[in-house]
Amino acid sequence: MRHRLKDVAERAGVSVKTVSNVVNGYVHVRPDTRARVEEAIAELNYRPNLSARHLRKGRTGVIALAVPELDIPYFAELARHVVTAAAAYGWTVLIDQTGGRREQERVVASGITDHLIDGLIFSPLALTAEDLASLDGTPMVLLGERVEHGPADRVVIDNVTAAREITEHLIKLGHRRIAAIGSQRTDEGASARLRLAGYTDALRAAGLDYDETLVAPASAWHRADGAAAMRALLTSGVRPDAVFCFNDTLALGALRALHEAGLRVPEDVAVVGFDDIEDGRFSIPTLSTVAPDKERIAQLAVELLANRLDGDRAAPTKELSAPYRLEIRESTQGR
Amino acid sequence: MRHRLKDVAERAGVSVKTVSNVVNGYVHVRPDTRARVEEAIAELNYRPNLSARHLRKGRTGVIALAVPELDIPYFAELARHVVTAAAAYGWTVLIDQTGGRREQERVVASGITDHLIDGLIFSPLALTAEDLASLDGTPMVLLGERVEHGPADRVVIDNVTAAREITEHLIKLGHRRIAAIGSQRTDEGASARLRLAGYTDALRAAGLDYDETLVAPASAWHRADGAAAMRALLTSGVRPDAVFCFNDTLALGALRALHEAGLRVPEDVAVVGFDDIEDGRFSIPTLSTVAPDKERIAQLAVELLANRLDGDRAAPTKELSAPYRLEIRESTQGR
DNA sequence: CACCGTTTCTACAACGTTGTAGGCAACGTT
DNA sequence: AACGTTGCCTACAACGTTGTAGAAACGGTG
Repeated sequence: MRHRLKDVAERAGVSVKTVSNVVNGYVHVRPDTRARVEEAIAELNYRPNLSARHLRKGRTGVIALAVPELDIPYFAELARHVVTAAAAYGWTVLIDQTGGRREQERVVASGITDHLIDGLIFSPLALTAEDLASLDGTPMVLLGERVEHGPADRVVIDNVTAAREITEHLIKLGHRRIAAIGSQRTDEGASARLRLAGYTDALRAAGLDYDETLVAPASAWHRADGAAAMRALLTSGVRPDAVFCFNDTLALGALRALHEAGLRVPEDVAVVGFDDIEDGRFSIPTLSTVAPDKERIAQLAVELLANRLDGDRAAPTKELSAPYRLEIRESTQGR
Repeated sequence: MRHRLKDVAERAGVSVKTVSNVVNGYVHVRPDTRARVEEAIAELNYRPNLSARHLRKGRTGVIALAVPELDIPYFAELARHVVTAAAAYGWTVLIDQTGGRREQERVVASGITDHLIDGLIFSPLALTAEDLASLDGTPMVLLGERVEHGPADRVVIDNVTAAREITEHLIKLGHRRIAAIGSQRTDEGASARLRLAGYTDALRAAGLDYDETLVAPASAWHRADGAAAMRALLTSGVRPDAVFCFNDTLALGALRALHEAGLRVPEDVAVVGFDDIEDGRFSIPTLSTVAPDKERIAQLAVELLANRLDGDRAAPTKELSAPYRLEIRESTQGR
């Protein structure tokens, strides 16, 4: 039931190549021939075989976006923007979930997607620069700062400055015992390290002591981890008057734990997050946060990939920075 | 820098086909030949060209999942389960966002994905049975009930009964003026219609009047729509003592609007949702909801697709039902 | 009218893979 | 010694597409 160029050609009484020319918009085809071919195409409901086209042309028109987890809203929102940005280039986006596991990330980066996609936009959690260096070929754009001085183009935001600014916001409101939730071992998360650096920068600049007991680790950054970390802080006896959570889902979990402990936000404890996911605009209270320009991040990533595909693949790697802004909402207001 | 079977063959001193046989695990290859070939494969870091393989075999090993929006958490969570379930069959999942727009859905269902994927798991919003009937070939499994008596296998949950049960839960708690948020024109959303039917069934069975002014429409089912619908209900003067929102994001928006109006949940107004997304387990208050077994839905969908691919493509279409349960949390408790 | 450039179309080969058919040894059986 | 069987391997063709080369028809120019 599926037709090929040959079927269309026979029906229209022309050669296979002429049909191919019509399909590809080649100019030198007589109008009446073109019409006949188009009619045959319509009658047979012909659509080209992308695998064959790819085999011949070396391009698939498909790029992949690999993220740790789709049900972390930040990545889902980012995915939507990447799909939109890629559409402008006529690309379809294959979305891949790595689970943040190094093995799976390696497979995605090098294996399964091979020869099926033209390029890859990759948000790695566990992958090392070495893993990436061992890859041949497939053009790639990295998101975030897990892999430094990597062998690929990258889009980042200035995590350190953003984290400093949101912490300064808390300090300006009069908070003095500011906790941080989401720290990780250095080899796990570069984002965590950078955001922690911004946090300590702000404290230092304001003449506040860095108190290690106020910093709570969180290996994953889900709501449950944020709630657990907040509970741990509260039961440990330290009484913060504000909390900087390294992402919004952690913050939403923290809000929940504070609520369960009978503490009011922001009156008793102010809370800020990072990412500006949609939930934070409707949570109770709404969440103050750092809002990276996800649309811009997606655009830049797609653009870098396009340049790499069309241009010099051996050109030196580029690193572009996307803007962000502070989004101040109820969880820090009214004090 | 990318090698082909031919390169491996030359290096190992065998024919191209022998390398192919090694790659595909064909039994009749002498151990030492096999070893030589494998060594060459490793040295050249050879990986097969999937497009060529597909062209030859007619299979890609890729299936697509098309959903309206990834940043609706329900779909993101579902996507994760589908990816997991598909992995058991060695399939990669290409995730596609349709935006719920009919044109885009048609494109996805028939066009771009063509010849690139073996099959499609599809959660349509706007597509009609006609649109689907016009498709040739690609095996497909539908999720949800937008397209009835469609030309494809389908996985559903019993929306009517589930909606009735969650409404009965509210009635049992003593609520008498139960609002509904999320109704839609019949041609837009079958889920809306079925959930509304379950709601009215429950009212009727309890001898409660159906009050049209208590039913608020919502064309999309996002948080913002839920908040707007709730505000509209409140300002219209009707004073519900409970609200059944047709999905969780609507409910989270409604929670927000109630909070802004100074009403307590569940003391003043009880709220229930539908979908059991993760947000609802951490919201303030946590959200009572209908919890469809998303893992099972994904499994069934993948299974149906596998059967369709391996078996008789002309066999009569099947419809499977996935289980659900009520998840009672704070937004209806304590009354 | 001979010539040349342009337009329109076609035949062929190639992209990298695998199914089919078959060849050649080596072995066991008669 | 002749024969069939099995194990191992190779040559060839084909999947559906498009780039290249070139043929045929056409129009304009000297």
